[in-house]
Amino acid sequence: MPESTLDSPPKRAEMPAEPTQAGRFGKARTAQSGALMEDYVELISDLIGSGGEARPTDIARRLGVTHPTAIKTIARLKREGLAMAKPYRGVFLTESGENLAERVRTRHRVVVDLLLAVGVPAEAAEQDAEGIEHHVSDTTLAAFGQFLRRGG
Amino acid sequence: MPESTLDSPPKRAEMPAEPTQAGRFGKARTAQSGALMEDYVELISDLIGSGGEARPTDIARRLGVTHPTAIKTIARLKREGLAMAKPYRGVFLTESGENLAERVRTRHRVVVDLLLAVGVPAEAAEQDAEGIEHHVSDTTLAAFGQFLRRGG
DNA sequence: TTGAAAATGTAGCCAAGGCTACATACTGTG
DNA sequence: CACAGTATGTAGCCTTGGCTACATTTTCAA
Repeated sequence: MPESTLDSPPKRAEMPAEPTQAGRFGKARTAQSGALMEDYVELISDLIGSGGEARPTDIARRLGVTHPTAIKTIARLKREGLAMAKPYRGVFLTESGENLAERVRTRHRVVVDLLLAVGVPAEAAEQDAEGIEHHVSDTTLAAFGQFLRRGG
Repeated sequence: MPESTLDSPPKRAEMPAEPTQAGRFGKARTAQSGALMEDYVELISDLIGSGGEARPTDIARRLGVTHPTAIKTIARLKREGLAMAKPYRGVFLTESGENLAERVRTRHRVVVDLLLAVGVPAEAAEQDAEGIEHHVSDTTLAAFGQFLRRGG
């Protein structure tokens, strides 16, 4: 998500007295946590929007993981207030889950469009966007948007 | 690294009979393993190149982690044949480590330049590139290069 | 030269994200 | 209705990437 959203303060102990040029790495790292959540939330939203139900097995298949993995992650989604689910019933998003899904969807679109705009072949654009999007900050996203409006 | 480099076959079991539109996610995911290695290797190469020594404590500080974390990862680097180190002596890269570092460095530069070229502010470009670069395939990298040569 | 400070290393813990193996609930057809 | 087959869920294990706490080396200055 836009880095601004779910980063809990890492409260590191031995941290460098001089945060000279260090921070960028750690940032990219912690941003990685949550990437998975974003994928789940977006997918659940899609499944519900386009079919009706988001079932763990479908989610697992679509993400290319086994179903226990999906179920475990769905549990985390629930813990974090992004989704709701009762045993053997489908999975649903909470309001904040839906909001997140919408932001993620938008960002994904912009990233893909940007890649296409600079000449990346469609297939690679789709694939790489999946990984890239989770690292695109609000600032960068905004710049992408402007570039697209300007150039397109 | 360019996705082409160190991906071991996942040998998944319950995998979907129909890899219909599934695969992209899994790809982005496994590509994530190795991102850390890339950072370490690049940093070690930088430290050696610009100062002389790559010591665990410096590496840790620069990456914003504690030293045991750095040491553990360095051990993995050794296991995977990317680095060499003897206790209490600095860390060095093997030849394949150096090669990887060079590729990573190049890719990093291209990604940053691309971001700048489409109008991302310098600071955001540097920061986001750190996360993005690990997800840029060879194909996309090539497209970025062309765009820069063309437009620049 | 020696001893304190800094660097390095080790052990053990945690959460996330995977997996397999097994158990349980649901569902739809015969 | 019953039961086979599918979907769900649970348990337990693994690796990565973090951390803290503690132990051991090095190094450098007095």
